[in-house]
Amino acid sequence: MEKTDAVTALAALAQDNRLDVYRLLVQAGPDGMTAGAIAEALELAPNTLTFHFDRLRMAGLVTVRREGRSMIYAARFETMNALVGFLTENCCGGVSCASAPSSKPARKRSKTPA
Amino acid sequence: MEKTDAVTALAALAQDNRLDVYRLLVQAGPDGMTAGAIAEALELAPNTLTFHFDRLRMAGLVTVRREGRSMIYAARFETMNALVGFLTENCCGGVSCASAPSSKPARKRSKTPA
DNA sequence: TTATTATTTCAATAATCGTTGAAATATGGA
DNA sequence: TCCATATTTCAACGATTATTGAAATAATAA
Repeated sequence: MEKTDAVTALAALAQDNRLDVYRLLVQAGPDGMTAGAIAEALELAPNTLTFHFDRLRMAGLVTVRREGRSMIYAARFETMNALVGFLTENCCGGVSCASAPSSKPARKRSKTPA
Repeated sequence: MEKTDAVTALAALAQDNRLDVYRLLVQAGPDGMTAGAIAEALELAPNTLTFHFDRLRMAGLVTVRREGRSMIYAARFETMNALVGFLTENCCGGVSCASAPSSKPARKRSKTPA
């Protein structure tokens, strides 16, 4: 991942509501969630949400697809992987960054790919 | 690491010049660098730099100490560790985030704990 | 003391951000 | 077709951001 992409991704995550949106989508898994469901879960106005989705999408952190009248947003895990990779490679002292994750596997999803 | 601290740290890193400053300090290691040396290396005005140092310091990403007339800034690796931990625990699908770092260990430091 | 170096503080500025309300668009159903 | 649902677009707004120039502060040297 390039530095500019890292800055974009960091900026996309560096906001309360957007981080909430992203975390919710991570929990939702590859199937994603409709914009409406997210709006309801986080109590955000749909137009505000569109603004935040745009930022996340520009950063490559989420994808959208239409299904009927709904827009379904889903997390793009590759980008988060790349971001964490960038941080551990460029921003750690080579000491202990990115050691073992402490606990809480973020929610079991059972059909674990690869 | 709490969510609010994560947002603060992400915001601190989500800016070109600040990310440069932080990366430079990571390279410099625990001894740190004087504000002046950083200003020269990155070609930034000293007052602009003070502004960015403040953001990084508030986020717990750097420390300062005075030495003679100089202020010496140094990276706080713990915070970056905590941030990467937060991202891998909360923002990954439990799939493959925080796998093996690809290469470039950013500078050998030899006394590897835990 | 006065001068010099290193850095911060302050006020001003343009630019960007996050939110809102109203209107527009897209899809599906009656 | 007309209507309801789901989401986006647009224009506004106050708040925050990054940068600049000028002045202040801190430490040292002459």
